[in-house]
Amino acid sequence: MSRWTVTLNPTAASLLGFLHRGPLTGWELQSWIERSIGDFWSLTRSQVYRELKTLAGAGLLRAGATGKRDRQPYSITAAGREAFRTWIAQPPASDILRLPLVVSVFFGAHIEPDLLRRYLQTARLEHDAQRARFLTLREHVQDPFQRAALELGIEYETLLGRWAGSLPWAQEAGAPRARDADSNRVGKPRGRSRAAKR
Amino acid sequence: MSRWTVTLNPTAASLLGFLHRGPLTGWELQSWIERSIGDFWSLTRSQVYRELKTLAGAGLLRAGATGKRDRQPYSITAAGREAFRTWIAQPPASDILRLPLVVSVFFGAHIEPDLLRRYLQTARLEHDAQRARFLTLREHVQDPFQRAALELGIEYETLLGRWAGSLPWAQEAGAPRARDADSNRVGKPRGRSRAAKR
DNA sequence: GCCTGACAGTCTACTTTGGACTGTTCTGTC
DNA sequence: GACAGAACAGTCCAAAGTAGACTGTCAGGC
Repeated sequence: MSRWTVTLNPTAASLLGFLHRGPLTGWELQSWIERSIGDFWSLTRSQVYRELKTLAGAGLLRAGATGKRDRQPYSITAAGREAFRTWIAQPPASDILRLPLVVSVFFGAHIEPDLLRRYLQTARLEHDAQRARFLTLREHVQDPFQRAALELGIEYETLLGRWAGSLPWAQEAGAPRARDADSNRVGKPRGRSRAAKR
Repeated sequence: MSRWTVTLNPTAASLLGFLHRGPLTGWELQSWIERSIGDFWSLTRSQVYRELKTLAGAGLLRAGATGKRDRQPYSITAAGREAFRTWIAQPPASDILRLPLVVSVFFGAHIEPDLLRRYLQTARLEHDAQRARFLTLREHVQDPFQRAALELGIEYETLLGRWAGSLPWAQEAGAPRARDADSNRVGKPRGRSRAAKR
């Protein structure tokens, strides 16, 4: 309750925001955020847990008693609320986007047509799926602000899905083709981080 | 020219891509990228220069003679081309988006209406401006792949601009108001990183 | 009773950001 | 032609963020 300065990073600040509605564990926070504004506010588990500890250390959160599987709920303190209000009043920082698929298209001349098509199709499916999820979610969101964010999510997914699916390189080549059996999976493609032998 | 493994990070890999069209300095790369796919592929100067050094050390780039203001051009080597081809063939990694403005809206209930309106209006102007820049750029882009990326940029800016501008909280309150004089600047608002006194 | 998968959190290496800092050259303007 | 800005070119570092491997716990199905 003294008067020192807390430097809130954006992730920490957004956690404070989510904790306004009641105590949550790191796990819950992470999955909550991922389903609501995860589209526009990516963060990782490690980051969440780290910030929770820092925030608790700074007195902006209070850690509750650990439950079943080391579940550790955190609740926001008065100081936390105030810190959040101060943070949210600042002008928003600039956007960060990293869409590797756009890089793939940009350098499309360097990719096997087959591969590019598959990546585009996968992206289309994923954006469509996410769009569907958002449409469902919309039924249950009352808060007009959250709804507005959700609307953007829906339109964003629509745009990206349409874009990926309607590019000429996304279209099936003239003749039908077999093979490709295994590699059409839709699961989140984590990849292209490493490797480049020579 | 031996056979060890190079691990390319996405930034480094995209630099290799850009260097296919000829030698460029870090500065040129940075500004080139910012103007072309910067919208979907954010990176910073420090990162660019660091990766250039690493790539040169790994033999994927060759540093040219330094020119006027320590200008140091880099050109891609055969090994670099091959590394790029290998990288670009991997399935694209997952997207990263961080749009602080969406967080502002999501937590809109916690912001002064006046502030929120100003932030939304500023965003609208910025997206419109970027859209205009892209429209101009489109005239000069021949490559169909780059054009496709650009089209997405245009539609993205259209979407975001429209969204920010048409939200109810973006509208002028009923009565006209003076004040607000200084704070309507359009320059990129870097902010809301630090501060939260108590 | 024990297997499997979802849950919960930890840890670490690496990547990326933001911005301060040092110089250099160019472009006026007087 | 001197000199003040502005744009150029690159360096550096701390802080923020990501990816994914790792440990362990509990619930339900067989």
